[in-house]
Amino acid sequence: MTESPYQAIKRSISDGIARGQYIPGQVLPSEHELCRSFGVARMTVNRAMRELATENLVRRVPGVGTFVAEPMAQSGLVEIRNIADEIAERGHAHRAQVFVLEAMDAPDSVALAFDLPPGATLYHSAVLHFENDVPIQFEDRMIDPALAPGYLEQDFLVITPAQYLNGTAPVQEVEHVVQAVVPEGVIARHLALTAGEACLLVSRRTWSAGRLAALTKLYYPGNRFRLTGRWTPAAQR
Amino acid sequence: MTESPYQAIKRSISDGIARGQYIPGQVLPSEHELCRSFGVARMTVNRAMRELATENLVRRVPGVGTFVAEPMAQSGLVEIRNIADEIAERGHAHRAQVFVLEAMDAPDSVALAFDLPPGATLYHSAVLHFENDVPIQFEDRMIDPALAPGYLEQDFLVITPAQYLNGTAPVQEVEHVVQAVVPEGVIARHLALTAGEACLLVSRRTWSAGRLAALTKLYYPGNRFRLTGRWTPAAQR
DNA sequence: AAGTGGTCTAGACCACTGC
DNA sequence: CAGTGGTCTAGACCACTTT
Repeated sequence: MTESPYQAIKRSISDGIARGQYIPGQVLPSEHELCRSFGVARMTVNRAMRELATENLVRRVPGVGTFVAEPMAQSGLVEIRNIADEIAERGHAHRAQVFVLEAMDAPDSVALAFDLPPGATLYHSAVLHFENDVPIQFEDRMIDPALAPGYLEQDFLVITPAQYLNGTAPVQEVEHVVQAVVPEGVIARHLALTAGEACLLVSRRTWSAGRLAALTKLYYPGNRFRLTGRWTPAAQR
Repeated sequence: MTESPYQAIKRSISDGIARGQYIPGQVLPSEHELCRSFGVARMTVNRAMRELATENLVRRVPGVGTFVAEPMAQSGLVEIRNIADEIAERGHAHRAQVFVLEAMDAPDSVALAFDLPPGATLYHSAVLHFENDVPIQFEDRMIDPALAPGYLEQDFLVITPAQYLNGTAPVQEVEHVVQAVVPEGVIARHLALTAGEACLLVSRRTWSAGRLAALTKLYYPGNRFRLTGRWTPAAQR
């Protein structure tokens, strides 16, 4: 089973975008040029490019040209995505800055949530994630040391907390609570918010091995980020 | 601007499915027959049917034919919750106030989203929901009249728009986009927001019978509302 | 063998944008 | 004006399934 010409054209373009040979906003070769370089009829090129457009990989402007689409910042509502992967999928650069990585005595209310005795020790981290050097997520985590003993030794510039935890404490259940807040102080400064700008606050509780494993607060700048979820009740095919 | 032939063919078929003239599993006319009945070339019919296939409205089997796709089994995990039910579950009183209930000419961008010709008529409603007399949700909907013909005759003080739509246009697919915004003007006043208070904005697109059925914007006051979701890997995909 | 969809060709006309 | 994408035509060949 070999590849048909229009599929080859699609793959050629999408590979070029994935590899960064074509960058967002850049003009792609016109249909006429692609006809010549691939040696096919224009209808064949047209189908390839039209499908890339419906997949939101490129944007077509009649009379002007075809451009590499700007990827949008968005993440799954229900899935537990890793922010670094999401950013990588958009073809952007991820960078992290670690503000806190420590063991701390849990406040009573937090210890209670973890079903631990008051004054128990928890691990605590605060990491800011950048997409192309723009702050996009501030994450604050409290973690049960029993489920992630090596947490404090991780280098969160290389691996994200979510990646590490996925490896050591496989997720059994997750609860998300999404709120809109206008944050103050440190968080507003870290996310480079203008005064009065709104944030999405995702509070996540993760269970592993039947126990609460982590309490996470994720802050996203409201105007730079969208949470999306899509459901198809019918799984066809 | 009028409708192009391939769009007319798509519309004809999807209308037939929406109206029940074609039932799930039924064979549709072959490309050759459609060429004759519409008086167009086969490539034109092919494009129309191919797009219907990628929209999961029909299923094509090479060498056999094209069939109306089997619709979804009812959801379970996909809860499109009804605000009145949610409030009732909390043991509180629900009340609604209808601000707009009208037929209107769709702006071009909206008509495009619905895959309708520019200037097409859509139904539009704006309803404010109260929980124990505190405003908790402002909903603004645009609806395809073909999928909810009796929409304007409903009494949304008794039944919610979501309830009515669930009955007439069973949901095939839903997309949610959640953002944090600081609204102004009418919406801020309706939700009785203090200055600079944040809102959750849930933009929902609902598909039924293979067509976009409704565009809904749901505004929730940030300090009075939380979106929650719970997830277990076993239930996922 | 007859019918189906999958794909391709080599033209064509159009509306649009930029110069 | 020349260039772009949007759409359409009237054929064609192929692999496949059904009879």
